[in-house]
Amino acid sequence: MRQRGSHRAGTFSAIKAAGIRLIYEHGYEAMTLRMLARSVGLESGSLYYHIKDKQDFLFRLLKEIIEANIAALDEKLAELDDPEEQIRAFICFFITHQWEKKEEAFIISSEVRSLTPENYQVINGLTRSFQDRVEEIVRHGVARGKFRVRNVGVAAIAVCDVLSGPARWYYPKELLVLDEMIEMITEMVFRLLGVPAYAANTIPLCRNAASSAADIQPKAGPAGFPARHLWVR
Amino acid sequence: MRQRGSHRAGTFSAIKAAGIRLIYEHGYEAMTLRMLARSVGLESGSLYYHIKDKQDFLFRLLKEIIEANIAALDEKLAELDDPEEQIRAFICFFITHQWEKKEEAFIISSEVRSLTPENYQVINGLTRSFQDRVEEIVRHGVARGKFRVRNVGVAAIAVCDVLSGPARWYYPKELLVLDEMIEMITEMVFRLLGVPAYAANTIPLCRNAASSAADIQPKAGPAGFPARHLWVR
Amino acid sequence: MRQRGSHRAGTFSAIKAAGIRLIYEHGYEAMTLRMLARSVGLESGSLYYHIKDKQDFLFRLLKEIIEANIAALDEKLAELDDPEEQIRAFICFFITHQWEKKEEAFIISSEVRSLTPENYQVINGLTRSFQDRVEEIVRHGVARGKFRVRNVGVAAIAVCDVLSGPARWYYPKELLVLDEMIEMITEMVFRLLGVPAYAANTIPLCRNAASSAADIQPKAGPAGFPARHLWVR
Amino acid sequence: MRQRGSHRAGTFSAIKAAGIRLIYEHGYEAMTLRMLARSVGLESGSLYYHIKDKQDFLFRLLKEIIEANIAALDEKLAELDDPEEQIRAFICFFITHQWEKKEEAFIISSEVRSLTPENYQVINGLTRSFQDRVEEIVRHGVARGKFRVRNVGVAAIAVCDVLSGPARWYYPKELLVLDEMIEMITEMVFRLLGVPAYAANTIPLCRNAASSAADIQPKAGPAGFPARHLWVR
DNA sequence: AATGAATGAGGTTTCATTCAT
DNA sequence: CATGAATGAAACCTCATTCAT
Repeated sequence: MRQRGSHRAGTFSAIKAAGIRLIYEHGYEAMTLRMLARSVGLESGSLYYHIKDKQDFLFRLLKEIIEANIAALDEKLAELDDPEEQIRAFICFFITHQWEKKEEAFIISSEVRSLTPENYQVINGLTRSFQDRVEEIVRHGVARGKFRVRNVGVAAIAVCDVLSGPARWYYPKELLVLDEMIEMITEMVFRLLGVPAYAANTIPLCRNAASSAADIQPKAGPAGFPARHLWVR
Repeated sequence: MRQRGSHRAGTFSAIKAAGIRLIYEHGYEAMTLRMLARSVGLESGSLYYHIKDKQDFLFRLLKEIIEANIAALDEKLAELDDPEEQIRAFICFFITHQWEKKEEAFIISSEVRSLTPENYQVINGLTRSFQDRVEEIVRHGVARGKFRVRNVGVAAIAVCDVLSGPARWYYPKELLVLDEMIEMITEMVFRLLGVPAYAANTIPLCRNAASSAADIQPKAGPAGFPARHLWVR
Repeated sequence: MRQRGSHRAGTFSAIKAAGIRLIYEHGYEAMTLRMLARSVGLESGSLYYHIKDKQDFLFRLLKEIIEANIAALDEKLAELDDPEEQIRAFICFFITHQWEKKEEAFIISSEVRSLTPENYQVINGLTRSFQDRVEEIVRHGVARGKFRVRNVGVAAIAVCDVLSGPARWYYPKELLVLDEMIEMITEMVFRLLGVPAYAANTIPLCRNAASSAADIQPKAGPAGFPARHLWVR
Repeated sequence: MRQRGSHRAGTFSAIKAAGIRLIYEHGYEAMTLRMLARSVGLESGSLYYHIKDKQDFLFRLLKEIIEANIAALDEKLAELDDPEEQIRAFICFFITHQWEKKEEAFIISSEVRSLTPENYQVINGLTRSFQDRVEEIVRHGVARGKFRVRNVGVAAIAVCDVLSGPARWYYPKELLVLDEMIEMITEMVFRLLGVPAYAANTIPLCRNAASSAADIQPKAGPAGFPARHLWVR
């Protein structure tokens, strides 16, 4: 039972937070509105004072998350002009964000398929901004002779793929702290983009390379259930 | 309408093929057994002559696909010893496969979340083989001084991320033919792995780098519907 | 058609009443939830606001009926000490109850087979109380030299068999009014239990013994259908 | 898989035997034709070479059982004229039959409710013969001054109720061997019928009456499942 | 006779959604 | 705002029955 005095805004925030967690754990289709309602102390009928319907809820959730991300990213990139610095900032933001808001990062990539065509178009438009920004940076870097790639579009995709890995994989936090992660990914991305300084002069990090691989394990989800979103390729 | 007494094997193959397509388009949860049955000309109850239940169908589908992949991959790798050649073979196999069997490639990574815990464990075990093979190759290459990476596990993941991109992105086929694609990805992967020869001596391919980016567009799905599985990050 | 928002308790009572009637007429397996819902003016899905599932509904129905019976019986027996009086009270209660609540009396003995093993155990436990009470009384009577039987358990069963006959047979009400019925059964039971006073000094009741037999006929059930639960041995 | 050479008659017998067992264990509604077919080594479609349909199968099963019973009974009663002897013979036949063919005895009383109205009428007609025979004997005995009852019809029913008890109760065979059982029931029935000689001069059988009651226990059915037909009043 | 593949009706159950209270 | 009771569509699944082979 909700406490008295919970205002519309507060309840809605709680619903969104619960929605993110539940969609992350079960997927949009498998999450029922009863589950959602119960986890904020409401009956399912009462949800309709806060959301229009299930689809609209997903749409707004994804939209808000992505818009916030774009705003945050643009703030980081705002005063940088050098492509290398921009890529660094981009990687730092991206990886950190996935580290901190794993659920959000996961659902915005996995639940688009559940949008209606119209809603999909809107979200897709927003989401292209990220892709566009990377392309822009890469093109910029190529133009200045800092990066060397065969195809800007394909390279941008590859960069995004590497960056979004952590949303799909679990890295054991004890082994790989955030800073190391960013460092490793930065190196790989710069290499991939053909930045000469990073070419082949790596010193293996911390421990023997052969052993750490085995440490990357899927983490169990709630209630002994495997976290359902593990990328298992 | 299908005849009484038609052949089991044929019908089951049709069901599997339709299942792959429908899961690819709508997702497992959103695909109904009515849809599946209708698309092979059966009533929904008739499916149960061929499948145990919906969950079991997904399980067998994923299992068969992955086992076939593993077998095909092992055949390709069988007689190669040099890590560089192995990576090349791996990339070639992987990208070609995604090009040719996009649907299969997509669902084995996206529908694992819909498996029951027990089935998930089985599929997860199989699927780790792929990851393990890449790690093995990378470790091998590092040992021979051919690759230079900070962390074998993380590098293997990055390689897999780059390779599996095409399962999530649409590359316009007119622009990027398969061979070019393989070449570009191979180069990026070798760079990422620190192979000296690939470091920074790229000659841009065919056309002007700035324009090709715009060509990478989502493709429309069936019936004017956007293909719902686009990776939209 | 039932209104939205009508009262829970009332609806559930209606469902139970309809359930008793339908199970009595068709049997639990043959009663569909659609039938049950329709007969209280609901859609079948709406039942699930009141019941957990079909099995659970049967379980609660039987449990409630039996518990009410036990409570009612114990009230009747409460202040009696003499075994003869107790048997009289028992017979009176039992026969009257079957006369008034034929459906309930029938289903608690005929539908146990449809319970899951766990539910069966619970109901069986409750239901043994009745049997136990009869045994107790008989044993008590034997100890005081009022009854003479070869085997208490077997006699108790025979008594129960005679008593529960009316739940399986139709006695034409015009012929045999309740009080006569009780009297006749009481006499037979006391004879069966070896009470000397009842041994062989019967005066035939009211009418000629030869003719009344033909009066015992199956009664037609609803819609010209024979009541399906007639005991037909 | 059936052996070669199984003839129509043999297969049909096997189906009937399996049907009796399965209906006894699960009930007619809960027995599926697949179960029935499998338990005689057939596929369900093949049953239709031997039965018309499920309802007709039940009908013929019950009919055959009852007709055989009537024939057997009439043979026993054929040369007896004394009502006391006839009752004795009846009891002996009835109890022995239930002891030996428990399944048959059970289903002919419990599955009538699953017959269509038309089939029910037929079976009901047959089954009345038993009841009629008891009434005839009782009336005969009353006329000769051997029995004394208030109402022939009610007494006949009570006798039948006592007799059919063993089809619903489990008597532990170790404790109560068939002969003892018959003896006890005969005594109770004669008492109930007012035969002076049996009135109140019983000597408790074998063991102390107070203890044997507890020995009458429900027996577990197949696979740890409680035998589903236990009479649990 | 037997089988395997199919039908089609219908069963139980779930769930987004509505609305009187 | 919130709830509890309801709808109604549709989901998964079962099963008696049919029929080409």
